[in-house]
This record gives sequence, C-alpha cells and structure tokens, in this order.
Amino acid sequence: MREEHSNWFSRWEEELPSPDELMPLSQTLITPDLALAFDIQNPTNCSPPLPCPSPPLSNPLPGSGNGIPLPNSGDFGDSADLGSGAGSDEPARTLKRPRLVWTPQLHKRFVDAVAHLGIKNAVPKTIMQLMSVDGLTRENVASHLQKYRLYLKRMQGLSSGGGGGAAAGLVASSDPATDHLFASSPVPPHLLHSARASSDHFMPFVPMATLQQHHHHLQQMAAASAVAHPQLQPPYHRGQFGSPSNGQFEHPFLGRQSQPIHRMGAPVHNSLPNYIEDLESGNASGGRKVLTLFPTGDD
DNA sequence: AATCCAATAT
DNA sequence: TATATTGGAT
Repeated sequence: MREEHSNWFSRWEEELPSPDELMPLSQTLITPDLALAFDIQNPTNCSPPLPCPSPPLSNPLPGSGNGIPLPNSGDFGDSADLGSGAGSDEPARTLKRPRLVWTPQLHKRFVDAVAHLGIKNAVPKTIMQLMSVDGLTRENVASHLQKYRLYLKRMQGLSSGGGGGAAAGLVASSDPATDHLFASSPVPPHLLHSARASSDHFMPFVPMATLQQHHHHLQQMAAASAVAHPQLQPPYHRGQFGSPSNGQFEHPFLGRQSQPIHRMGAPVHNSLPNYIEDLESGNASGGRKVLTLFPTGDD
C-alpha cells in the first residue's frame, strides 16, 4: 500500500519538467496581443515580414529582471514595470493592460470598419478584426461601440423632425464628453438609420440628414495626448489628398503594418488602410497608465 | 460563445 | 472624464 505511494512519488519527481522546459511556458503566459502591445518579442521569433521593428528590444534589462521594456518617450532606459513593479514575469495573465486611448485616428479606423462591415456585421469581434490594430481587444471595441451607438442614436433623434417633431433644434445633445471624440470623424450615412437586429432593411427612403460637419477638436486630444506622452507628440498633420465629396477611405502609404498574428475566423478582406500602431505608456495622473495606439494617418 | 445594454467602477 | 468591468438577458 504505502510502497506504491513512494513509487509514484519518485516517478513524479522524475517527470518534472526541466527548467528549460519551463522557461518557454512563462513566455506563452503572455498573450500574443499583450506581448505585441508591449514590444516584447522573441528575437528568435521574428517573422520575415516583421523585421523586429522595436528598438527597445535590444534592451533586455539585465539588472531589473523584468523583461518588459515599455517604449517610453525619448528614453526608454527602463521604467518598465507593467502594472505592479512585479519583480518578475509570473502574473502575466493578471497584468492589467493600460486603458486604451481612443485618438481621433483610432476612432476613424473604427468608424471605417463599421462602415465597411455594414450594420449587421458590425459587431465587436468583427470590427476588431477589421481594424487590425494589435493590442486592441474585443472588449475595447465593445465598450467603444456601445458609446458610439448611443451617439448615433442621439444623432438620429436630432435629424428626424418631419412629422410631429418637436423642434429638435440644432443644438441639443448634452453629452459633450463623447461628442467631441465622435465628432472627429464623419458619420457614414448608412449608419445613421436605426436598423438593427438580424434582417431588417426597412428603409423606405432616407430623409437625408444634414448633420455632417467637420469640426475638428483635435486640440482636446492633443492635450490629452500631451498628458499621456509629455515628450512624444503624434504628428498631427492635415494633409488633403483631394478627398472628394464624401471622401472616406483614401490613404497614401503612411506607416507600416505589423500584424504577425493571424487571427482566425472570417477571412476578412477589406480595403482598409494600414495603420502603424504605436503604443505609449504614460502617467496621466496618479498611477494611471494608458495605452495609446496611434496610427500615422490623418483624416 | 458572442452580443447587447445598463449600471457601475476605476 | 473616458474607458473598463460587470451582470443579466438574448
């Protein structure tokens, strides 16, 4: 009886994985997205299309032992404690990623994706895939989408006055918070209808709303950005590429794409422009860290 | 499982 | 304030 115990025990000991086998495990505890988001890469794992773009890579930080160098503005000497100054890599799955900052560019990418997908397919997962911004999670999109829908709803309310519409004046929305962001990108007309559910294109005719304004309140974002990255300001440039009437997605070659991860699922082919995503972590106020994905494209 | 939505938390 | 998270319903 008891002898059997000692038997399995010795076998148990022998079958323990060697340290070498354990090391790669700890690396896979970090999700690919997370790894990408923080520029953690295995030098030996660089795909051909991805020539190890991150400079901080050559900074293994021998002393501190945390292998997570955050790209910091200017000098990324270290300061890479991702969340907890954890001395090591153990809580890889419990790491909290910084809040995503929805820059106007990122939001436009979002809107473009939604516009291309159509209302029926514009669900978080699909949108996320279409956007092809790594580091972006389904929940990021879901949260944003929720707010965006509320925004669209308000917009619809304002434009439909035809029948007994109370004078839904031109100024009514009382949510400057979300409005400012959302107003940075024009709303595709076909998103402006309240069509939901699986199959209902119930749309006799379109009243053609007149709420397409181009008010750029980039100052706000610039300020926010400045807070997040005191030293690294995204190049806000207004370049006109001769976008015609309702120009939407025309993009010259700006930025690089890095998307070594093949997301499975729908083989979404699209014409969305490629964005360069860059992430910074900064201290806005207190101990908050933010994740800023910004593309190098302007509207 | 994913999604939607409201409420709530940070 | 803006985004994240949660919980219940579909």
